[in-house]
Amino acid sequence: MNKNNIESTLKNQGYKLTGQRRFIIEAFEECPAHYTAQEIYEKVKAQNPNINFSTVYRNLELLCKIGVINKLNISSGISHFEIKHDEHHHHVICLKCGDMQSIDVCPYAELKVSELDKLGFVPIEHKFEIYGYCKKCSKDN
Amino acid sequence: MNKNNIESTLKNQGYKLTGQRRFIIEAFEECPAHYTAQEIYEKVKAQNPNINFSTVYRNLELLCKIGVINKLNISSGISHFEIKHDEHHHHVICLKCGDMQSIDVCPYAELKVSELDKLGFVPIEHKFEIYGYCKKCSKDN
DNA sequence: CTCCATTTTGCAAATCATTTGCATTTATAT
DNA sequence: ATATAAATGCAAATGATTTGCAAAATGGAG
Repeated sequence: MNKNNIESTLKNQGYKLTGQRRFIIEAFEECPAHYTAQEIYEKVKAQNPNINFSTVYRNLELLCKIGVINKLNISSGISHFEIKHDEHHHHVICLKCGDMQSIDVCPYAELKVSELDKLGFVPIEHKFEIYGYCKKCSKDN
Repeated sequence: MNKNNIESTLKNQGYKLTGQRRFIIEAFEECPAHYTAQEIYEKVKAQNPNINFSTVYRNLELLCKIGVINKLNISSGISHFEIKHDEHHHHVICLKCGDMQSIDVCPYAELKVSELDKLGFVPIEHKFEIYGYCKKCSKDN
């Protein structure tokens, strides 16, 4: 997913390409990490001081809806957003500083799903998160 | 973890055993599922109509702190609480009705953690959640 | 059993993230 | 260039969770 992909996805689905949306998409491009809405807002505000918080929120939801970013609900209770990667991955999350990093391991692939069948549950997506202390924080203390 | 365990854990750590706490603990005992704070509040209120919401919240946090219940932050954004089981387990969560069920599968056990070592990450706990549609909701629609 | 220090509660009000209503502005198809 | 539907900014609403504080309750000491 790059800027052009995202912009054409937007247009193909009948959404307008506004300046605000461009900046939001760029904010993700710049560094493909995980941001809170607040962080995106600040990044965009640096470029476009008039942008409103609710515009950012609305567009983050929109970008999720059209499937170009993911919303991550981690234990802190604050939603994080990340650009959708081709490769599916999961996260390690620091309990002290809140830093999140991606890992390439996916346990789902190897999972025996017989238990889901038993429940009659139809899986759509899954989440695997490891909480602990990152290099920096485990050293500090 | 049963009522007596929990009550003595409380006392051992210097916390008082109040009527409100008793009712909250009983609410979990009754049926060892996953509740929102709101649900616990309603269950307790049926027994003790004067109890306040913030008392429930404070005590749910306390019970987490002393390690007898777990707080689950799922994608809906509403915290759920469950009594800590001896057996470690994970959840399937319905995207439609929000229903949560436990599954016995744990992918972590079989995980090659070499990737964590590489990051210098010290794992403390982990979460594995499968989102999809429960039996009832996948039938409805 | 009574008294006291300390913890806990109820209440109301504060927070914090997120969402919404609405008038105004903007993007784009024609 | 214009019309129209979609998007934005703003302020105010929401909903979950948290907090300050005075009053009430617990549990240990006497």
